[in-house]
Amino acid sequence: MAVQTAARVHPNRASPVKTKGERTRDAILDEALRLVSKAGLDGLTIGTLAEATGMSKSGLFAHFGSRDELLLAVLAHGQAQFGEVVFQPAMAKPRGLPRLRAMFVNWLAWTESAELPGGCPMIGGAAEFDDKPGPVRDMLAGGQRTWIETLKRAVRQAIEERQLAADTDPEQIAFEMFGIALVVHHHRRLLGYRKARERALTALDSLFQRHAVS
Amino acid sequence: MAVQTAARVHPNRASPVKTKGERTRDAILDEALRLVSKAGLDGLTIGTLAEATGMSKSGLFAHFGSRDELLLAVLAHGQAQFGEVVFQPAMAKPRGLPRLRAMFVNWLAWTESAELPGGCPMIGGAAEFDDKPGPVRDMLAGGQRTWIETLKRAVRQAIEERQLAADTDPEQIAFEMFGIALVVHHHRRLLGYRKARERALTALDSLFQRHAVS
DNA sequence: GACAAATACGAACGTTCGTACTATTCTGCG
DNA sequence: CGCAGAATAGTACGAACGTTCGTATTTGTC
Repeated sequence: MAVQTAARVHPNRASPVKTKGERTRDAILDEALRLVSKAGLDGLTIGTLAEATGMSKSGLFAHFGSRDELLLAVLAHGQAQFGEVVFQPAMAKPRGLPRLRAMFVNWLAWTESAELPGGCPMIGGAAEFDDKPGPVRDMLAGGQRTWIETLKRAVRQAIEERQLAADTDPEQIAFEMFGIALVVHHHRRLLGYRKARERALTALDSLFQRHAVS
Repeated sequence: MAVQTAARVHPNRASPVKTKGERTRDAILDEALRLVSKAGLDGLTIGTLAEATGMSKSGLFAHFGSRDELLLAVLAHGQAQFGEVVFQPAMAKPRGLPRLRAMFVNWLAWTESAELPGGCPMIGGAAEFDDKPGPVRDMLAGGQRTWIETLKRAVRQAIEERQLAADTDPEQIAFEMFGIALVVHHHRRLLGYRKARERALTALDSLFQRHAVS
């Protein structure tokens, strides 16, 4: 019943050589991510995206099969970029606090990235879809749960490295870090609050210091 | 040019006796606030609101004159309720930390209120409109700035009462409190995180304790 | 260079959006 | 009660939405 619009010849082999369709699809998703950043997931429309990419509505549409599939593809694209920009560079840092801190700093930089003029699409999408059950919400929630687990793991390693006190609760740290990231996003975008980054680093350091080994 | 659709006979006198139109207008706004909570400001549509209130689209529309005016009215309604539910009860508490803490606790209760099944409309609206300049964004930003100033004032009073250290930065405290409130909203709504309230109070207490007088 | 498949286009669909007009019903005061 | 004005309903509109379909163009392979 469902038409395999963009079926590959070798669907199980991820080839580095991209076909024409895959290349335009990537270009569409890049542009879509930018639009979602500014207008939100709900604000992403086939027509505006087609205009932004210089394609026809139907030509663009054929790449995804439905608007829902488009949204899921955009989110997957965003999460992949998040991994490359935020997670992977942090993994190059030493285990423990340096890595945890890098995760946070990269996270802030990501939300302020020039390629995302409207801020993090996942944070924006979370506010839009938190009351709309379905695959989009599930993908958002899954991504953020994964990120929280990643933060918690880094906290545990900092405890192992004796950089944080043994009785530190990793989940509490991840919770509070998430809050700081959210308020940076909120204050900077809505209020144009310039001191957000500095205040966030202050909050982070005092959070770490409070759980430092005595 | 602009039609005074819902003009009062005595526009400068706020009478406790409400005319029929004012009563239905209030009822519309109550329902609208509920819908905005779930679907967001962008998701509030004249058609669905008319259906939810049992009115015709045109009959409802006449109360506001345009959709933008409707949105502004809904936000004003929400901010007024916020003042009644969050701010005013806190003012009954003693100056300083008790009042500041009450503000926070009431704030959390507000975002979880049964009358707002989709969470705080202002937090949701902030994410939607942070990249859309205009009167709606201005009203949102104004309301949140006012709230931040209120929090800062309460912190200053706590310093005066010698409950917080003299070198405490009120803006930093308000910033971090806002972050905790945001992450509660986020984790509870998107992730169904049940421990959010408990974790938030833990974070708040440790924030206060860190700035306690030594 | 031919030929099948992949890709893109243009036009049209049914629906819903916000809004404008006109007509009808209701409310409250003299 | 009666009547002016407020309040609500009805109808219609142009635009934009997601989607479908048939056709044209482009791509990659033999």
